[in-house]
Amino acid sequence: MPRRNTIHAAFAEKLDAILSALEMEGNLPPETPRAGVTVEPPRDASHGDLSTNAAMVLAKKARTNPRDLAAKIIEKLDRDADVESAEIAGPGFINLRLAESTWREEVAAIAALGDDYGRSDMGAGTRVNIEYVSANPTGPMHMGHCRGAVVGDALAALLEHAGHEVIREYYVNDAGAQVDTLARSAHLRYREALGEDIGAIPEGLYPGEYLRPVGAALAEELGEKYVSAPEEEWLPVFRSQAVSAMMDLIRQDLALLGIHHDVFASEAELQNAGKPYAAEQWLRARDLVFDGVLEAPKGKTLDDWEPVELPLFRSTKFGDDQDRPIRKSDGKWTYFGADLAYHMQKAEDADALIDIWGADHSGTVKRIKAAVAALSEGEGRAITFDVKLVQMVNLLRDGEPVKMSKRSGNFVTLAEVVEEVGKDVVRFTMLTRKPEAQMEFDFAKVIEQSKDNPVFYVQYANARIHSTLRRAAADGIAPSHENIDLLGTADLALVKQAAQFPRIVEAAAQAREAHRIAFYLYDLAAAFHAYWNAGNDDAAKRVITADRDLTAARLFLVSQVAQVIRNGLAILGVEPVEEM
RNA sequence: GCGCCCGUAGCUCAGUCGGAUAGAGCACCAGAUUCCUAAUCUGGGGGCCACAGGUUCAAAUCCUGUCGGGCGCACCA
Repeated sequence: MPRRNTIHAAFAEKLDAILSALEMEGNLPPETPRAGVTVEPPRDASHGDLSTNAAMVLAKKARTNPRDLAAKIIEKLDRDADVESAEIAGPGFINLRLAESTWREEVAAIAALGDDYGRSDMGAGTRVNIEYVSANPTGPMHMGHCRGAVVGDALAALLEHAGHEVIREYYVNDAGAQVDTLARSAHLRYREALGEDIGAIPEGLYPGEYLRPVGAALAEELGEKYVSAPEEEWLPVFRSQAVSAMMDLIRQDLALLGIHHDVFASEAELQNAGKPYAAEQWLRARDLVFDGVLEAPKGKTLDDWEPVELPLFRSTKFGDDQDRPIRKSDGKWTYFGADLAYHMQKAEDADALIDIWGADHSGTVKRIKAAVAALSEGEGRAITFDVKLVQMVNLLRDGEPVKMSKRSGNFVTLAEVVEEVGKDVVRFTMLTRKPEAQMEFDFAKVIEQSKDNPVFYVQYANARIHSTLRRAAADGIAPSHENIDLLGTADLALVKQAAQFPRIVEAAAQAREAHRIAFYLYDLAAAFHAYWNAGNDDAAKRVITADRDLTAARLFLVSQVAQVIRNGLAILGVEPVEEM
């Protein structure tokens, strides 16, 4: 697969070579550390195409002042054919303007790379396991799960584009008390399906209608065998059937969003395979698990609290506030005990782990990070581990909060929302805010067809380009790179925006923030709309002009802009629209 | 009481491993349509980057503290 360095990366290399040359010449001490030296586009475009802070960062080490050092660097940069001008600015920045030919070549590069433009080999050789969604298998997905699902899925795609090998994983919590509750709820629906009047669903069981078909299927398969049998006889059967049915529901819901996991890891299987026990032994051997008694929780009073000796993981050794029990007094594994083993299992097959969690789990981040740190230390192998907390989404309809009550089973399901506004709108909207900030999701606003709505703004840019291509094709004009030299300053300004894409992908992957792609696409769309609009005042600035050669070159240019939009949307999992 | 996240224009939010005069949209004001999609665009006003210290060539960004909002603090999941 073709990979190409960004223009910025290419210049970072050139600068590096220049600094080495300066060391050879004695203008810099040998092997001067270059941490902190950056080559970036300046915020203010009037400062040029690229800017470096090298002179300011290194001046002290060179025993000179930034401006003198900058002059020496500029002297060498000026010899580069790709550099049109290099000048000192402000406290010692070096601002570069690149030759127009460099930007013309970039348009051709986008065309040559096509769907691969923006891909990078940055993460080559790194296997990343990203666990997201992991909703409990007790019902269909609701909007509370949606943001984490989209954020995780987009991050997975982003990391792939940046060259990582990615495992998309879902942890199925099929071993706790709530799947027993699910089984009991299913049993009730099973009796109902066999004609029994079950009345109101008792408190503590799941009241949702979605369990009716599960009960009906169980009735059909099992007959009346378990109607009055003791619970211990039917519970395992109903549990496994109900969980399986719920996971089918969840997979359907995820498919509506275009999400498909590689691995569904079962907590029950993990426990049956003895993984938590093995983890406990491993930790005990390192004195990281001991039998101890926890203090009573502070800040709130618990009537039924009493001290008990439990096997505790020394998470305080790795920054947690208190040690955490891995087993309960009844001998069963705590959620954490199993989760700890689960992370060890994931780490067997990956260099880096990422968990996407809801913000309501923020309290458990430290202990699981402690567990992975212990594993990393014990194995003498660096395991990168990130927990991304996704904040709540407040649903609004015309500005009014949508009421939800989980207890009554009256929640807004993901399927309903996707049906109402569409997959692409849901996905893009979820990525128009950084995940750790709360967001509002207003049904009216997200489908609004105006520039307030980033989804449409970006889609519209792409549709406009395709509309233009169609129209030109009808006149017998096709995009062509033949006359790319005809592209002028205004055309190349658009190229510069499009050429940021590979760099944005790398930076977003490094920061593990997929939302940057969404914001970038908005900026690119804005640049395109502005470019387009210039044609309203001046016919010579239109894409389709009287000059067929120029038209072909501009069609080539805008079709590459469309290519970049398409590539960016692909990371977000949004389908590009060619006609609106 | 403790932990985590957040605090940037009237509103909703960006802000690149610390960089130049802090940006965008909405709203507000003034304009643009013989037009390739006006589902749009151009220009303008609007800021103590919550507050107070600190770190350094340079702080919205890093550190400490205070205030405000959210989430969480069981052997639950």
